[in-house]
Amino acid sequence: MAESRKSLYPSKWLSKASAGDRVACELRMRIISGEIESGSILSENKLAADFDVSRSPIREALKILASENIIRLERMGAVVIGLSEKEIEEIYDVRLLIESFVFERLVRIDTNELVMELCKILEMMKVSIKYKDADEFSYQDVLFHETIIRAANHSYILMIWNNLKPVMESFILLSMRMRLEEKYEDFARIIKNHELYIEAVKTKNRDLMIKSLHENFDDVQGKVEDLWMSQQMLSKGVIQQDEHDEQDD
Amino acid sequence: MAESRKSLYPSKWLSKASAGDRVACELRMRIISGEIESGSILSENKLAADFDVSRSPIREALKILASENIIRLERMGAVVIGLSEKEIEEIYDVRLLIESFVFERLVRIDTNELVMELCKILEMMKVSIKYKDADEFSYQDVLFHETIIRAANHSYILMIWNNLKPVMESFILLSMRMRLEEKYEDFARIIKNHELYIEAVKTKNRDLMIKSLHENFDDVQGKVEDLWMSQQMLSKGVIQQDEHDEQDD
DNA sequence: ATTATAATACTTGTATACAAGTATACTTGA
DNA sequence: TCAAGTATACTTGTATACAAGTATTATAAT
Repeated sequence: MAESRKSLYPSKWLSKASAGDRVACELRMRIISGEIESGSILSENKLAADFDVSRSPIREALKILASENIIRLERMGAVVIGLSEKEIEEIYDVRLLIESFVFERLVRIDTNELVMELCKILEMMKVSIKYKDADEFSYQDVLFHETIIRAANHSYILMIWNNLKPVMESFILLSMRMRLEEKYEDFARIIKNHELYIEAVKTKNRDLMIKSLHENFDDVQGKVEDLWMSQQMLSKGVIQQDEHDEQDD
Repeated sequence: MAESRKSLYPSKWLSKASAGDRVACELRMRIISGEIESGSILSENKLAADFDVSRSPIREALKILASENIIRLERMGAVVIGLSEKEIEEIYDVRLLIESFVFERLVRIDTNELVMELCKILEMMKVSIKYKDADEFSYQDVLFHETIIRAANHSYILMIWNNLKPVMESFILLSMRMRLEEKYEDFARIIKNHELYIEAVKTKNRDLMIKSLHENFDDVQGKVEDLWMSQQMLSKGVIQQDEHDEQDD
């Protein structure tokens, strides 16, 4: 049975990616969206048939997903872990941890250039909302935080970010798409929080940074939980609904 | 040219490992010891010939090392990054970060069982020193910290640890072997610091924990720097000296 | 001598083949 | 009916083959 459904992951982000990366991105989205349920067992051969590629890229994809902690490689097949509320909280723990660490570094260096860059990204985010482009908005949102983290120039913190990023990205992508449909007014608050964040970086105000970060997370975490769960419930229905407008990437 | 030198990585730790893992461990040791210099370019084909395996496990190994940030995968060949002082400091930054985070979690739960486990490991460490087994000591040292981190039951913090662990392990392994030769008295201090750490966990004394952790790191970091550099200089000579007592794993 | 072009040698990514091991199902014997 | 053993089907890890792309080198023309 070959693959011919609409992909969850934005295909234009995969322009230069290998088959392994594509498979990883798509599987990640399906796992995080809940389409592939926690506890399911993925078989290399079956996946190879489904995605219509050989086992090599599948193996690569599974290794990637295992390092991201959303699947577990066992003797027989890969067990899906997925993202429960606990994992989502944990991811935000880590983000808080590393962004706080980074901020401590930033207060000691010149951040003018960084602030400029962040403002640019914020503008992009605003435009994305204006044109209701959830994917682009997500991209810029992730880029915003990555830009801050890169500014600290700390390769091992960046390593942690790189490990976390794909899962974060998928989660944000799904949650932003959902908000666009159901909670459009949320975007204003997200923008506001990012403005506060920039202000904190500019004035090197530690408390303000923590505040904006927390509010941003509480927003994404606490308030969205219910929506998220409903989204997970919905996802299967949504996918099935999309099933007939088949369109390969 | 097939491989036939004494391996830097303890072969008994590889009992059930795949060829890819073996290659990764061995390459990691050579990179961290400085035998393979930063900036070198590794070729899949050449490595496959050197290690006398096919490209598949080599590819796997390179992916692993790239995710650990000690090599960089580029269009043509893998560029060795290695561990300079900066990277070593960064690793300890991250350890401090995650172990502090973990400690905050530990003060809220019952740590009796953990303390027991840590005492056991500490005893093991003492025995290892007594019999001058640097490799076993390193193993237990790494296990000590991993045990603490696991106790926090935080999958994403554990993920970070798992990413960091191989490089840490290699570094500790090399530095403990060196101490055994040149700085035997250091071990007493390391044991002392670990005792303090256990005490901190037992009494949930935040300051004591930070103190012991810092002293442990300053020890490994500051004081060892010069030794480390001399070790890096030495490594090539040492390897060559070992070259003639060939012994496959 | 210098530049443009072509040939070569290496690179990555993917497909496929195979060996060794492990779980599942199917016998066969009591 | 149930236990033990065997066969089968699936698993992972590794080797090998190949296509497409990229750098390097050699050659040829000016």
